[in-house]
Amino acid sequence: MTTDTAPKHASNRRDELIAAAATCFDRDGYGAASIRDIAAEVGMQTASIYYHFASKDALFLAVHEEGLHRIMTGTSAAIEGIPPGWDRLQAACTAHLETLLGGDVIFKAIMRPLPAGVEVREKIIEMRESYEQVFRDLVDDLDLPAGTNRRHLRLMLLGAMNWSFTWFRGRRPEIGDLATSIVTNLRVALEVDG
Amino acid sequence: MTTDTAPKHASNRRDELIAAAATCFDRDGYGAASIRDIAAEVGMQTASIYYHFASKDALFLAVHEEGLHRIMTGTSAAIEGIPPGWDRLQAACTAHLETLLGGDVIFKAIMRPLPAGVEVREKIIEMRESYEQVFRDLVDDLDLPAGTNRRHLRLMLLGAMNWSFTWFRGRRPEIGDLATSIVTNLRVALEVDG
DNA sequence: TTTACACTAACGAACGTTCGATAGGTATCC
DNA sequence: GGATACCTATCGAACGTTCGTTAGTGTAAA
Repeated sequence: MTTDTAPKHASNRRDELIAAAATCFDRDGYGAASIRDIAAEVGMQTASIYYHFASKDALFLAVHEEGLHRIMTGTSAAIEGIPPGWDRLQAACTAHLETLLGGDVIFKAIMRPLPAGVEVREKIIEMRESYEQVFRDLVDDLDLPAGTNRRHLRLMLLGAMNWSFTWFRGRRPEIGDLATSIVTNLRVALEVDG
Repeated sequence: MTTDTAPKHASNRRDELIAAAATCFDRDGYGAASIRDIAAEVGMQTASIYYHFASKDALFLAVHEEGLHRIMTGTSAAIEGIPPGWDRLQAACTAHLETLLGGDVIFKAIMRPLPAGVEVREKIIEMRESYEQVFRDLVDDLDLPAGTNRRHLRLMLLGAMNWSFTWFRGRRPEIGDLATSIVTNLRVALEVDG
């Protein structure tokens, strides 16, 4: 049994490949990114990739596993110890945005509309939803005015953040401001003190 | 023989091709969508496409021209006559979302990260910015608390809306609610009465 | 001597694009 | 009104290139 994604002995080249693949998937999209380009990016022969990954699909999945694992870990760590409420949500948004805009292309590569034909589509959607559950919980924990649509609030928040890499060109300092803007714009409206 | 020298022989097949291309670009992304698929979608031979469009790039551009023209026209019409302020912004957001989520794939096809290699990239970016100028004006016209970052507010708004097609699966009735949620969440926070 | 990792070489399929040909329409001139 | 010429829209076939993938081989380390 030679199932892929088997950790075995973590080789550096595997991580290199994931990073290179992320660069190409981000730059060209899944369909237009070629195995040959990815191989060239790490100075490897095309066929050698197939020692590490069973297919282009599997490599695409691995990029998402790596990226989503990292952003999930980072966001979870950032809210640890903060009591439920707006401060906790604010911390999560700041962490999410800093990861997304921090410069590592892997996060831009995974925050895109998924290609239709790809076999691993459902798995990736599942992983994404698992991450978004963090924000679902955060919003559920807020004390909000009666009648507030929490689902819309959560999706609005995620949309505002995830769309940002299509326009964001600034330096790091702006990221914190952006997160603050996004959350406080909502917070002032919806906060229930008492 | 009305106004001659106007070769606007609006052939139906050209519009058909744009619609079919939008379907394929939306489903597969620019790189993975093939000229053959698009041709098959309208029951045409592959080569026949090149009578109407000089290249795949040109077809991609035409899809964006058509889609952006239509969403721009619709949004502009929706805010006509409404005085500057939150009501006007609300109307624009409702129109934008109803167009985006109304079911025509062309709008999903043009609201995506642009592929890198494509030659018409700059032209498309220019057209997009021309449309976003509408929202820039709307936000500039708002009476906001001092210190509010209007740029962040606009990008937050556009992000919340443009990301929605990645998750939206509902029927039309929810669209209006969503637009209302998005705008009022901000409006309550930022409205300056007086 | 086995294992891990990389290589060379090649496969068939699909890609964007170009070509010459053709059937029907329309306007022009004799 | 028949001949001539051009335009429109499509076709089938083919171009050279690139695609994802496979097979088989070499080699340094354990």
